[in-house]
Amino acid sequence: MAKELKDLTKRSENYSQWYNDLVVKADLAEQSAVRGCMVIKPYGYAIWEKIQRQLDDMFKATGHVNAYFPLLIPKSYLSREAEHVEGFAKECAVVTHYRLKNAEDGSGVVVDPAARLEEELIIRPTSETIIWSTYKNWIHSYRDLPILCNQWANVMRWEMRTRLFLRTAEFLWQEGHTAHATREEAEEEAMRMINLYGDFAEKYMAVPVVKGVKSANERFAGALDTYTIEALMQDGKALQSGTSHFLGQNFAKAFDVQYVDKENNMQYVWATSWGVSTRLMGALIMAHSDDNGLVLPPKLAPIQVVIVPIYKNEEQLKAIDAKVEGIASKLRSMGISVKYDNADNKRPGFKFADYELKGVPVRLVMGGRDLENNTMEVMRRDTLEKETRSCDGIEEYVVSLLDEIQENIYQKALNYRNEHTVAVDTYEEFKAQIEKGGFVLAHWDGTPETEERIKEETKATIRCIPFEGDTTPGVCMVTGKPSARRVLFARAY
RNA sequence: CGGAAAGUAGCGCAGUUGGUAGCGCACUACGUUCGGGACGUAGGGGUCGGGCGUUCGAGUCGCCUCUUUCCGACCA
Repeated sequence: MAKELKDLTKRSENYSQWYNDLVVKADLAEQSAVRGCMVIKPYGYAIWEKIQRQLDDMFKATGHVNAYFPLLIPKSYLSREAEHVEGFAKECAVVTHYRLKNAEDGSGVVVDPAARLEEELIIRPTSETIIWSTYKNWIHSYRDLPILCNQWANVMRWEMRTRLFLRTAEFLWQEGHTAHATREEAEEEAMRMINLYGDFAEKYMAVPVVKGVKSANERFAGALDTYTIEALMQDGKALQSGTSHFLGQNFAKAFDVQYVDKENNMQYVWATSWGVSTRLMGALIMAHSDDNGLVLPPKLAPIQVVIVPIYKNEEQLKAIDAKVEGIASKLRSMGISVKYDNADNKRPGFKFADYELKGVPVRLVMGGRDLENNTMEVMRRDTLEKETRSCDGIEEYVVSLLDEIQENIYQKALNYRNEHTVAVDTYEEFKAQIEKGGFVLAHWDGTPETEERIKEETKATIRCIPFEGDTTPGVCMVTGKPSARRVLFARAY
């Protein structure tokens, strides 16, 4: 098993396969027997919990509160907003009956035809409709606004093709749904949240992202504007990692949500929605991992420090246990999550490889020699460098090392992205560059037709029109028509 | 939903012209080991994805079906 496991995580020519093996071998998740669904295993879920907790704190700090809305949405709700239903209709799971019965021929249970629902229920692909049908009852006056709700939930989209974490039929996410009195306020909110996502990606996930606005083609179904954070994976493909939508008054009008303003006029409410999902874990894995397995940023690692003893006999282990206990508890008191793995059913070498595969940022090793010398071996996962240090003050050193690792893997990812972001001026250059992977900045005339043509000919899409960066005008690389600024292209997941 | 490949022990696979279902890892017990994925000895574990057919006899041949993976189209 051990050798095989190592071979399987070696990066193959097929990046998807490598990624898939890594997810499975690192004990994060596996394919479920249920079509397109995923079992998130405890270690993988622990990472999700870290992500969840951090985001939740950030939401609370910006005035948001959590709520929960139903899983099932009456079919008629979905059709209230025309573009919205257009966007999601093709991938909805539908509940049609509410009862089973024993088959008359004894072959098992069958759906009871008598228990057909009068109106079918959709398993939520997203919750705008059920939430706005609820908000109608919550909003009457300008005094009821704004509503800043978030929900942590699962949703289901019957995708044609699924990949662990990146696109599963069922996935976990958070979706924020806010209601505002004015257009400006809603636009600010949508922008606030995309910035929050960007901060989270960069500061916690150590994944650099390009923030920007989606082109009309790539916009969320029912939105006036979709803001996005786009990350670049190590195989040169882009990953849309979070989105925030300015929904205008579309849903308010579809669900007739109006309030009375200070002048006693009826007004439609302005809306936003925003979400990130377990896809973030895909981004985390693909952005940092190497051939030894996962590389987790310390701020999201369920285990930040693992301590492995090396011993010849029981007495020696006891001595090491006693010594390590002090170090581990001091680290814990400093807010570090520590695992002391003195299980004697695995040999040290196996543990080393296993925790590397799982992406634990720092490994401390104490053996007989160290015990005598009052030292420990310190290994950092990002560079795989080892050094032997005195146990005195090692806790402070580990804390600063974790910060350094966090910063280093961000820098590494940033350098990778910068090296793989190029500006081109001609369509020929563009085609050649897209083949190599990475982000390509190019001029575009702003029309959906040109965008569509580029997509068909090169499989590249406009990831976003960046908020920042070079804003000098030019001419479209395809049509020669005027272009306001360069936009970001890539092949994407 | 199209194209390709694959389903045999928990995992990875072999199984020739049809003839007693195997290997490696993992697992169990004991012993020796333990500073980078240990070794020895002895064990346990299978409706060969499912169905129908051909045959004295099917993991192997034929037809049907289900599932998974990869590549496309679609999407967070």
